[in-house]
Amino acid sequence: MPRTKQFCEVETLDKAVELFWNKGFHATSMQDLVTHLGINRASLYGTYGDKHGLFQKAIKAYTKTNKELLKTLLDQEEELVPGLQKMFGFISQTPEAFSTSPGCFVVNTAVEMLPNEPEYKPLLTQCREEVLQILRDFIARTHGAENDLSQNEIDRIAYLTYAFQSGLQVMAKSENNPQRIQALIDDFLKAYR
Amino acid sequence: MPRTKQFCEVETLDKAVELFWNKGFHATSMQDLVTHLGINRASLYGTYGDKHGLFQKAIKAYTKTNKELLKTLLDQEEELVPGLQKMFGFISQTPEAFSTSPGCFVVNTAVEMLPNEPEYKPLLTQCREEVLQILRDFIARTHGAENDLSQNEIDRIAYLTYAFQSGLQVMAKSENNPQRIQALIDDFLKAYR
DNA sequence: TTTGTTCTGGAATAATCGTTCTAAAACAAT
DNA sequence: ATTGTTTTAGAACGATTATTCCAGAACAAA
Repeated sequence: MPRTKQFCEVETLDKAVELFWNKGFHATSMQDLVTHLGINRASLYGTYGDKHGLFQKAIKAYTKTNKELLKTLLDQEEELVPGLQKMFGFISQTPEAFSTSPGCFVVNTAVEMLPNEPEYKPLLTQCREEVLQILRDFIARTHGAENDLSQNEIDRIAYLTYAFQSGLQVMAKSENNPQRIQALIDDFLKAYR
Repeated sequence: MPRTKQFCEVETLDKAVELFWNKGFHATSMQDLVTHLGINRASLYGTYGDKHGLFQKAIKAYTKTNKELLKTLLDQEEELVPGLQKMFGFISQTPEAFSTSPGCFVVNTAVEMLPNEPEYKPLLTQCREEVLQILRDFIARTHGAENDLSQNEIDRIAYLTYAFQSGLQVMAKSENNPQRIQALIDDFLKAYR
């Protein structure tokens, strides 16, 4: 009976991710979304709910693809430091893009929404933990047995790595000199040599 | 001839800092400011200009007091690691406040405004560099001569420290467990022992 | 062909946005 | 006391905000 949807729910959500990722929640208007998503206003509300609902779906979609990318990347690596280098390189490897990069959507949202809109905290915490788990698995596989690390030690290395990655994303936004970012990555990784 | 200002320009600006720092640029309305600053709307525009003008004055005022606080704190310290511990401790030392803390105003603004409003980049870069200079001076004094570090090595240590501090601020926003933040600080500082 | 749902474009809503303005009161200097 | 500026409170501005609603066309299944 029902008329089928004339747009791909996933593809259209990806466009919302793009917009929110670049401009943040508050600076993105529903009119922006209607314009860029290419679907009708009513379809937007009907499919994704209100602005906060759409935004949260966008964060989840971003984290899903981000996790898949990260997992694919790290699964190819057998050694800790080269793997982390590749991961951090996502930012600095494209020199013309690194200073105009929107950074990490989850980091951006944590900074924008916390602590003033605490209802976002559980979602953001969960996104962080999911990425942390991938990092833990990678560290355990490449560095854990070899160096006889406890689970707690692995946890802490993963957490430190994630924290550095967060700082790196922030620095890259206001830093014009790509070499400074590359030196930063090198200096951080020195601790693991 | 002129009637004198009925409010303290500096004190009132501090209230604007407080508001912008907690809520960010976009989520703070002029009405919020009129209400919290306790001065008339016309006085607000007449004294500080429009919203962007006021916001930039707020960032400068924040950085000024922040630099003074940091300098006072580090001038009392004669050793590198204890000094950095004290600096990082500003976040984790108050356990009930750390998760509801607004973080660093400059970091928050860089994440909120870049790369989409690039006119903020010079100001944010300058604020970062001013704090970096204090860090460089501290590192040179406590660790430079002793370990025969070159200026470039000092620069890189300062930059890494600032980047970690940025990541720390972000992590503290979405992390409920203060112990995890303390462990993070400890792990970072291990590299300097 | 009928029925049910979703589509489309756009109007309508009520609220809020940043900003400007009006008009009168307050105050400091001449 | 006059003059000049800033104060105050609040109205007014046009634009934009998020959201809802409408009417009709499009399409898929019964």
